[in-house]
Amino acid sequence: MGMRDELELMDLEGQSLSALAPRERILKTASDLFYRFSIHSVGVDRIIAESGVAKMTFYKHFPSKADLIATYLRHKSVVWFQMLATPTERSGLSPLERVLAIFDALDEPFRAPSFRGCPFVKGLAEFGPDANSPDVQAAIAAYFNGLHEFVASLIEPLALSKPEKAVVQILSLIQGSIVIAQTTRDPAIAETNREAARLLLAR
Amino acid sequence: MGMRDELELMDLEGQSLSALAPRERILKTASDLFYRFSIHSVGVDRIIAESGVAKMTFYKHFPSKADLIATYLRHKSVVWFQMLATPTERSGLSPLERVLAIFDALDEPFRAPSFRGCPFVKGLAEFGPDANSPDVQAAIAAYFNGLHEFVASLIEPLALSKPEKAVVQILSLIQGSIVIAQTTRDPAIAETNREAARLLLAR
DNA sequence: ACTTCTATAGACAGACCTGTATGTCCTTGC
DNA sequence: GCAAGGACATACAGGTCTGTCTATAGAAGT
Repeated sequence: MGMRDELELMDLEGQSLSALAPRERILKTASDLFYRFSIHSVGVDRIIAESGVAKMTFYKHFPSKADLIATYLRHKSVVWFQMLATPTERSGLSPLERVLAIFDALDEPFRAPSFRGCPFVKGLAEFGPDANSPDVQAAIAAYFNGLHEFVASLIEPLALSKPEKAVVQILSLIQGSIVIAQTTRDPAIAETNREAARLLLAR
Repeated sequence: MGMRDELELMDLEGQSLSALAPRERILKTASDLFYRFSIHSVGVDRIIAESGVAKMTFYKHFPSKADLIATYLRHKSVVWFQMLATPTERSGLSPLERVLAIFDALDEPFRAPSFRGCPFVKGLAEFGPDANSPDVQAAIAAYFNGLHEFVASLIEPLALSKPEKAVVQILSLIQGSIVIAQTTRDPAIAETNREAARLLLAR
């Protein structure tokens, strides 16, 4: 019995990556690398090496890199929607507070050292309208459409005179705060834009 | 580097490609391709072919692709600052109107079919903190710092109680509107966010 | 006429990319 | 005990990437 067996057994006990099934190991590794660096600058060889998987196994689970990218974006979409929606669903919140809760949700990721901005803005930067990757582009569009509808559903109970205008303004504040959180060190950005949102909706 | 390069670059905005000197032909071709597609997905071979230049000529003017990328971003920086600043400098504007004029400046590019978002957000998506391209990263950081200072200089005459907070909010609205302009078809986004900015600054 | 500068044309090197092919090992179910 | 399938390791194909090299043609200056 080789040394590899012992290492596998040791890794199995605590560590996150090795405990996962190959498919999840690949996806988690790719997700971290794509988000930290960019999609185009991370090759499948690196993903395969760092996830400790064989090339054949990789291509069995993901027939092409484009498949993996689309899966990565759909996965991130679920994670981000959960992150954004959870604080809005607490009981006892007023309709206005539910909208503002989105900015509470952003506060924690903004402070995380691993924060690298919006995965879908980054995705759009690499797979824009001129790209030729329908699956990837569809995954990105689905996120933005979903976010638009989500914000609209929170704005609607406020019964504003021009709700769609407020939706666009809140969406801009959300996406803008994500960009500015990247480019400044101000830890109060989420709170600052929460106040801005409150001012905008108090009409 | 000097101001001379930047002024030369600005002159080439309207000219036809074949009338330009090789260096400007390369830069204009690269600028179009980098912005339309992305930086990593456009190789130097394509830039060389489409600019109708020899490979040696390319590498004489730009010792590496990273040099070209940094030059591209510095060029775009000059263009974008001019675009954003010009409407704010009209005579007869009140301090508040000067801030809001930024959103007037955004209206035209938002409607242009070739609009593909903020070149620096896109640049940051491909050359973030974990990248190893100091020149490129410096060019991106210079834009964001410059924009921050520019907005701060427009906010300062308003004599608000918390000017830095307003700066961050306006910056978020600017960057957010650029993102949302990409992902929706609403042609009124600039105006909608101009109104949001007015509300925020009128407290 | 002779040198020099600039640009063109294209072969070439070496690295990296995605994706395939060929086997071997190891676990699991029966 | 043993077959089947999942995962491993590795070599390789075919292409693209950045960057270097040689050779040539034309224009400008001396």
